Amino acid sequence: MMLAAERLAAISDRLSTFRRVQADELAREFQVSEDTIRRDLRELAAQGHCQRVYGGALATSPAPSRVQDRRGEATGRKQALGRAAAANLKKGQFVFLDSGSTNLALAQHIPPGLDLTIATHDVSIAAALANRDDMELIVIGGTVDPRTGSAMGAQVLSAMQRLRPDVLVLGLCAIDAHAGVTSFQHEDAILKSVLVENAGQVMAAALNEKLSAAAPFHVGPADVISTLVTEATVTDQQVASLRAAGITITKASSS
Amino acid sequence: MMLAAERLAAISDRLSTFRRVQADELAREFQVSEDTIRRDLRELAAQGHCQRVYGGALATSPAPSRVQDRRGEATGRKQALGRAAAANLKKGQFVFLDSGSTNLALAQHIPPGLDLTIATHDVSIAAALANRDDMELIVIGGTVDPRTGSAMGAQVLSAMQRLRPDVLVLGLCAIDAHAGVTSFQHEDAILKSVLVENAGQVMAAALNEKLSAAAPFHVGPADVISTLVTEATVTDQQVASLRAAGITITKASSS
DNA sequence: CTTGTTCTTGCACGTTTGTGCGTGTTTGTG
DNA sequence: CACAAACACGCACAAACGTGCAAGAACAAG
Repeated sequence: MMLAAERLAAISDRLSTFRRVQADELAREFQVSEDTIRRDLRELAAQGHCQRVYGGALATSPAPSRVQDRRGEATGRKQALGRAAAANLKKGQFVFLDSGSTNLALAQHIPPGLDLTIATHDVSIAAALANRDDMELIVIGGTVDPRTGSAMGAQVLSAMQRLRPDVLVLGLCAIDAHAGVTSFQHEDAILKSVLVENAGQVMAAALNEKLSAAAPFHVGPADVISTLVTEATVTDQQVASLRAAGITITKASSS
Repeated sequence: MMLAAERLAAISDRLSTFRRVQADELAREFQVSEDTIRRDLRELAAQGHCQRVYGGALATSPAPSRVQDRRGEATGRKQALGRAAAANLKKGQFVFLDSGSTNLALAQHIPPGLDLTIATHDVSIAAALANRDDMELIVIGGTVDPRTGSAMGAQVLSAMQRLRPDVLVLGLCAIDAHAGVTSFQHEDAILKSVLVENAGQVMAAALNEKLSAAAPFHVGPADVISTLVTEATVTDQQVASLRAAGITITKASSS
């Protein structure tokens, strides 16, 4: 017997390769009724993964190329985290998405119709959102660092200084109540600190292993983050120490 | 079986390349009655994508379909074209990749170790090259147009004016020996003409249906293109007329 | 183990949508 | 005007759809 979540993932997979699915075909293939398939498609459409049409559904996101590479690592966990973090975005906001695969997951889970303005210097995130016509997308140009897949350099810094987003979604390398927010790259740390300065509210999402961890380059104290989304499996101890530092913690649902 | 929404997208696709469709042809091609086709055309006309005329429909001026829709059609042909075009790049060159799905295919076929510097304003192309460490990638930032999936606007134009690439790979909407190079969007045409001015050599790759075709907005005379890569199945007549205009034609291998 | 809750699934029902066909009208052409 | 092609409109039918409901599985608490 196949789990419902597996079936959902399988349909999503077919969508990203074939760009279209048909309800009756899927029903035959997975040995369930068409009603169940339609429910699945409704679910996927609500998440923005596809567009429902009479007889089936069509894929919406046109750039699954790069994503598949990273699927090996902790995709399931990052998807859950991204979905939970995306739920915090509110209609009409100006949001800056910092680089990182967790933020890519977030971008893929932004529900339709929120009418956001999104800025980013991560090219994969930009590609994932490029065809959404329910938002305005601003990409920060510059020389792309192959390690992070995002534009970096003086040009980027200068462009960032001109932006004052309502919400900054920071890509976290490591966070610790005492060491604060830290990064593995010097320039990345500089960019992040500039972003933090200009942003209204700072949100971040972090896998368990990034909590109570530290990297060589300092971005700022832990409380630059106003809202932190963690996995459902985070320990009470970690939550407590970060709460004590003044951060609001939201757990992702355990699904 | 083809979904109704797919058929609608396919018709929209044909409209944006051929600028005209004929009801009876479409009925035969999609194996439906002419009534159904007429209903589809009525639908597209209501959305402003085309103008109905006796016998079929004509495309309305600035109505290029979104890249997302375009992807399905001619991928195999575009891959072959992209591979052939990529073979023309030489070690150490500074290359500008204009937007478009054909250029995306080219980007995916750039052989390793060429040590190129690549600039682009297309986010999908940027994403495809973001993790290559055998080249320098410069992305032009700005507001992303969901129809083309690339950054556009004054910021982009200004950044482009500062670049003087050795090779410009132009994304072609339509080229004709007499009408020259034309585009479906006004701003796109302006950007292209600026790119052409600053580039050393201009290369382009085009599917058969883009040859001897014209769009509303003028980019420049046909001979701004120095090298044109065509499909293996191109007619001798088309080759001759473009050669006469002073363009070097290279056919992709028929594989 | 039993009970209660929640979630998933399939089925029945009425509704909506897409399609083809027949009829009558309009359009283009000689 | 005559005539054929293209068209609009209404009708009928099947397929796809949404919704409410009940049966069953999974799970937590007692």
